[in-house]
Amino acid sequence: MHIGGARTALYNWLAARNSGGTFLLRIEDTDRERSTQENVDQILEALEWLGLDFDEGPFFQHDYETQHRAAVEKLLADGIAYRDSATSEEVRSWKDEHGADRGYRGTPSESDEGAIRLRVEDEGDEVVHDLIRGEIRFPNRNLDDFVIARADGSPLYNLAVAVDDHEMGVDLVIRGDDHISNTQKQVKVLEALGAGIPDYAHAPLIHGADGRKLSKRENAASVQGLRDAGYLPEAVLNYLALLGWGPEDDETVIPLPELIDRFDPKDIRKSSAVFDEKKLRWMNGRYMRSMDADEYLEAVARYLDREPDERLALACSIAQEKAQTLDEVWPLVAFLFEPPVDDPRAWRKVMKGDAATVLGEARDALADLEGFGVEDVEAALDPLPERLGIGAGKVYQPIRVAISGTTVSPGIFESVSALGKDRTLERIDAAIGRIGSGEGQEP
RNA sequence: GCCGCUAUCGUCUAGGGGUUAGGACGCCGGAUUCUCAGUCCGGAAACCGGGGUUCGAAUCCCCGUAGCGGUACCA
Repeated sequence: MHIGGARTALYNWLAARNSGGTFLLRIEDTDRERSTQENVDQILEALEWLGLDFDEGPFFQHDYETQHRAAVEKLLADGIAYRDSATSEEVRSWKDEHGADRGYRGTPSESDEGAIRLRVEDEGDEVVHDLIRGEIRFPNRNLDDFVIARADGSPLYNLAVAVDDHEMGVDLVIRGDDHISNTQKQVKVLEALGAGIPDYAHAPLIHGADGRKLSKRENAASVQGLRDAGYLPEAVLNYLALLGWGPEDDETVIPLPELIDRFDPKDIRKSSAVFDEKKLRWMNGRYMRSMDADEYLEAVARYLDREPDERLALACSIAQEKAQTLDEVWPLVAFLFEPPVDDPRAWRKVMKGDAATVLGEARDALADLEGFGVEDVEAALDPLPERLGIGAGKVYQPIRVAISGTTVSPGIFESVSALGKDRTLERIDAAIGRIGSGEGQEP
């Protein structure tokens, strides 16, 4: 599901939750063939992951086809709609003849051939009331007698939407502003049917960094892509809510309950926004760090598809303050589950000079320990730099590379403690041996 | 072409007739001398252009310009 659609869903959901209304999930597709199961499943999957539960639905527009056809019949019978046998070429040449600012006016045909059009007046304006933009005026003169149903009687989008908004009792429509010009048509259908007009709120579109429409190819452009990249649904929701809507006080990290409380469709921004993954990352980090241990473990386990056992819990406890996304957790703690990675660059950079001596000292300090908690390890290693008369980095980096293979890991005391005494000593010994053999040294 | 929407730091935005134009992300610098990250402190960085209205305009109005959307027997 595209993040633009997800944000629209979120705004509708927030508005419903905020006002005690109902959140309807409607799949807007009049064509049964087009709303493939795959697309629908994707939408449902995305909404479930985000936690946007709908009260009713999903509805499909083709579920309402009977009502759509009845509405068309009624408009035909009332003389507001008519059959027009003109082909699209004929319509085009009519427009060439009458000027580009003149909406097409057809002639009712005697036969029951041809598309069904809604008659549009020449005078006056259609005024659409938008919660965000106020009154939007469309001169009737510019609007075609638009097609509401195909020659075979099957309904078209603008008819269908209007009819089922009415049938479903929709009183607030929040959607993308690419629908602004459709709204005048839907309002005309509703008026012709003698139905009430819902409130409309058109939210701006989300664009990519290049200012153009966000491509569906971009991984980050879909909810599933964000999930797979290791973002939390809470952070995505928070970020999306703020992309086009902002509270007066500039608060940026707003948990969902507060979001519901503060959301008002009137405050949605008018101009389009650019999706900025860097800010999402930052926000995701905030949410990652604020989770309690159980939540964190559960989220990580689900993401990695592992058992949330004690080892993983331990790993989580040392990674939590560092990882910005779920995706970053594993590289930080993999050394607890697997042998150290082989990173020649890290090795060359750190395992030089008197690294072997330092490792030997560290080994001896750790070998005597009874307990192996973080405090025990710290008490053993902390005096080393001073005793050896070298910088702390010269002591800790070799240990880090010895146990993890890389120069980047969680805190050294935490890492050593989590790895456990046996494996730590084993890996330090192996590293000393490898240095002694000259392997990995500069030529 | 025609119709419509929009325009504040690079990005998300707050504000809105008289402000040092505020915050957040990112960026740069400093601190926390175990890496990375985090955290804290500091810095650079904006009202699209032109006309009005007004004592005063980034703010209101008009005109440009640009971006976006629509202009289907698509949705």
